Amino acid sequence: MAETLTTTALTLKDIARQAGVSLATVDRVLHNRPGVRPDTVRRVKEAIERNSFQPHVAAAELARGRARRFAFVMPSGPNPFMQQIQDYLGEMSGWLSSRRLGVETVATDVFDPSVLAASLEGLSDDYDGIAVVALDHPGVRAAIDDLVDAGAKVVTLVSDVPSSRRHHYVGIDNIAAGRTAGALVGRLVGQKSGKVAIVAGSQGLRDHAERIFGFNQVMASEFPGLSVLPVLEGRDEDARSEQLLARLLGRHTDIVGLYNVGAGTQGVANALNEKALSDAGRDRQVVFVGHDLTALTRRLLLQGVMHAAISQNPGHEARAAVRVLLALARGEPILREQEKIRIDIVMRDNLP
Amino acid sequence: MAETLTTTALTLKDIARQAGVSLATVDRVLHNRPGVRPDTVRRVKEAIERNSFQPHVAAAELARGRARRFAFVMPSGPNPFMQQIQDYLGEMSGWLSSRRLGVETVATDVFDPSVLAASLEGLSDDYDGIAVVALDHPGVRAAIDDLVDAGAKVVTLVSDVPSSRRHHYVGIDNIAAGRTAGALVGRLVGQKSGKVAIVAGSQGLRDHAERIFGFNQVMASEFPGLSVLPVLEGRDEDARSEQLLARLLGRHTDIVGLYNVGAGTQGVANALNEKALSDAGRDRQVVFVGHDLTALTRRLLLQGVMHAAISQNPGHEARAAVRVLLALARGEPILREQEKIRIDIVMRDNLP
DNA sequence: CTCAAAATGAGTTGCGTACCTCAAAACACC
DNA sequence: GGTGTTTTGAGGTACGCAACTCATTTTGAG
Repeated sequence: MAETLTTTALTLKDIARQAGVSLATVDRVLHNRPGVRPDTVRRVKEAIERNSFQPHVAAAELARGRARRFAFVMPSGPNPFMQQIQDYLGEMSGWLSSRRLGVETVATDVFDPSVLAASLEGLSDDYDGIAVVALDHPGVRAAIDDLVDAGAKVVTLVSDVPSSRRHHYVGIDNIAAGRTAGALVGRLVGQKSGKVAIVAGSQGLRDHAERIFGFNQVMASEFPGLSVLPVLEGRDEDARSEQLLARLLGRHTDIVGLYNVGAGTQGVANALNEKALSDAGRDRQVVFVGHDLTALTRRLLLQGVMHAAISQNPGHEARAAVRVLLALARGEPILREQEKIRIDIVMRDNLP
Repeated sequence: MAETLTTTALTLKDIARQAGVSLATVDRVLHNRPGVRPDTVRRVKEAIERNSFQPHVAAAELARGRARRFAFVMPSGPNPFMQQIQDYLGEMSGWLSSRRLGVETVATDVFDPSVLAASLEGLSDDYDGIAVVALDHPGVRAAIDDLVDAGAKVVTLVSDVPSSRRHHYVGIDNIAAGRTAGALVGRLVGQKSGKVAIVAGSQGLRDHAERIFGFNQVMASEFPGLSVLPVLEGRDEDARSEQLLARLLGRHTDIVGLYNVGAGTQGVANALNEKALSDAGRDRQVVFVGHDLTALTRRLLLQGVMHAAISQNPGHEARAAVRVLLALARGEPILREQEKIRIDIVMRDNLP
């Protein structure tokens, strides 16, 4: 009836006895210290295996004594999503300090490779782990690799640099996000055929490019009745996005769907509202899908202007980054499933 | 540039010095032991506040020494969702044992109130915390309250008993889930009008009833073009669900949407497939929204038979339950945002 | 003022590990 | 067999807190 999943009360002393060696030797094996014959190493490791011994993390943490410091390198400027991540880090302060963890944020211009690389250099002297919102650029990659070489644990946050030797990436799969957006636009448009517009910040940004790629993939393969118009590059600015989109909506009266890849959401909404006014009465509402859950997108969802938002949970992202850095620093395994950032579809009725 | 969120290195000794008392007194205050004048209590608490002192959890855990044991009271029988939760608990075994936590599962008939209550009785002698998939019934409520009175920490899992004194509920908001299902069916049906069918296990089950409630709410207020047919009670059985639904589909040729509230998914899919065959060619596909991500629903989504699944992440649920029980046992605060179980919308293109 | 009760101080022990030192034993090599 | 080197044992200290004992001081009631 009751199935035991875990029962452990063994200590290092027990392992030492079983392996027929002293505590000191077990310690040497456990921490890869030199001066142990290969044969003895094997015996000790076997004893550990046999009992599936796990060092008591609390004891280890206490004995090691050293407080750990992590740095979060984030964009300067008023990006609400990044602000939310920092807010959640603040909310964790109790959790952090009761584990003697120090978390500090370093604001920098993450869009300038040389500035970002410069910010990263030397961080390994002061911090055990670094989480960085990274631009995918050779200079940045080199800076990350340098940190890793210097012994720091590095995770990329939100935006990845897959070619670097970072230990982990905490963020969503942007191609899948784009595919999801495509599926939503296609399904929500329904039977109608027509054109679909895309507004992005820039196709030079890795995450935007990946989202567009995924979006086009789905539109081409599953919704042949919808044709995708060339991407508008609004640079994540409201004014520019509004202007470009308004012009496009004027030229193409048969636009039935819109995918906003990045920010500039207010501008997009303005352009759509103008069109809605001039179309008044006719059933011509454009299906609008965008990213991230902010005060603005929340309002637009409630108003019915926006139909769905693809969101990544900033709280989860912040916590996952800290947990991953901590596990890496301790040499513990990472619960990959737990730390995976999911793509959430948010519509009016499941607004969290 | 660098903003410090946390810096702590204080120990109890420092607090004692600041408050002008001895370590023993601080200890008495911290653990609500008797024999301290109210005024002294205040002084000590102020010193703790002032420094926002947090005891070092590792040290506390080590000093307390006692291993903790948690019980998971789960349905016997082959429920795949519950099986997934147990699987994830198994995957955590390393994490658990390195913290000297024992987790055991107790299988019982959670649908029989007296059997469930009997299983719960006496558990508090052996376990520090209990997670239970609970039926909402007076007998069960009493059993839960008894456990709480006996000093055990209790969380309800997946299904809540809000009237009990359980410390926490780990699971989704089922009314919101139903609302989400309603919004999905309504939006995915698109412009068409017609009828919508509901297949549930039983309206007597709290979670099913809540989901139906939420679903109807949205349909009534937002999709007046769609009329909801009376609920079919398939008892979560494939054969019965198929039979009932097939008959309904025969009687009403204008069914455009279907909400499957519980299990019996294979039966529902069978009935839909039959209809699809007889409707061949005509654009009459029924929008099908259901719950949970299993091997079957995953296949149906990929085949395009099912359009969306509302899912709760069983891994998250298992981990959250353990973390909450641990925090409760340690007297730590619970990170509510972290432990909240989200409602995931899964469509073909964001299948995890 | 006296005396018991209440409050407090001072101290100890132990939790399981990390990290260190020093001496003893085993080994390899000539 | 002697030498030097490598491997191993034994033991200690520290980490911060929980939980306890016992002596001492303070307090309040009579």
